[in-house]
Amino acid sequence: MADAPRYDDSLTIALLRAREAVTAQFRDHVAASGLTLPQWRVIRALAGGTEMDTTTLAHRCVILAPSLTRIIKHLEGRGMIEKVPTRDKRQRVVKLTATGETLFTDMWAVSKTRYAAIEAAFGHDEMRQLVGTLNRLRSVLEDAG
Amino acid sequence: MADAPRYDDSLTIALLRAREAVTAQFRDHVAASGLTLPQWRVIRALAGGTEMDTTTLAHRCVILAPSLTRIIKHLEGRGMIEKVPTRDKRQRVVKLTATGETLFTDMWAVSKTRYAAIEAAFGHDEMRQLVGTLNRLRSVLEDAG
DNA sequence: CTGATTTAATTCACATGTTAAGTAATTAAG
DNA sequence: CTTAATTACTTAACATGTGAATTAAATCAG
Repeated sequence: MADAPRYDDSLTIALLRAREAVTAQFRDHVAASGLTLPQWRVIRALAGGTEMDTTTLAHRCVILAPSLTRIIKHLEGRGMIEKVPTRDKRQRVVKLTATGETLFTDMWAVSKTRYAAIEAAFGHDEMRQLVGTLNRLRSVLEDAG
Repeated sequence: MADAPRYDDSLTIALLRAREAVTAQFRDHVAASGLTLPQWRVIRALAGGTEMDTTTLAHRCVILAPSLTRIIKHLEGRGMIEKVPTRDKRQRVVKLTATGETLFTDMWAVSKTRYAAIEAAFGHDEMRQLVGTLNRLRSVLEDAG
């Protein structure tokens, strides 16, 4: 079986597991506010009065357009975000409401702490290097493919 | 805005994007055989006559139990996998059918090539180091949390 | 100005992620 | 042997991932 797939060495599996481990550090905190992780990414991206169109928002949050449509609908329904008038009537630009900004501020304090805990456990330099390596990998693959 | 979230430096976003870039290298190939990536992970794990129970399979493939239930049902319906009798009637042990093994063999040849292309583009040593770093990150977080 | 093309989002259909609840079989306690 | 506790999965309900088809608005060609 020299040719069988070796899961422990697999990059795809390693990425899946690492992501699983990292998100586990935030999931309970985010869920306590009644949000999912993708919803929280959207709120983070809009924090501080930022206005953004759907396409840019989807790219920043790494969420596909159809998912983002549903998430925006959901968060609008909960009064967290609101539409901003635009010249181009095709575009949908959104921003946080006052309620949304408050929620972000409350959650961000804890979120920063969790992130710092990860850095402390794993090592600040290692963390920076890992993020750099991941971004370089992405860059290489996107240029090639 | 010194305190605003910086997405480019975020570990969670970097992991998402890197995974997106890597899976993009395999998705079209896997889809051409009418499979999704999670389905392909299951077939890979069972390749070579391997028999495995659902719990172990779920862990190896990084798929949650409810998803795996659906995937097994789907792959059984397509004649790719089959149940294996067990002493413990609670357990569900499965293995590939002859059809499933053939599909694996055909796909694995191409899949290896794609993986090799990633290694060539990114660098063999960097790749090994990255997988090691990801696994260490996971280990640190699982021990802490 | 009119029709073809392109662009931005949405909608659809189906697969998976995620948590909680439920079911059946095994094990353990008495 | 009987029942409570545990284990291995499954089901249910809802959110997101994913690719294809639609809709509406802006732009472009003539």
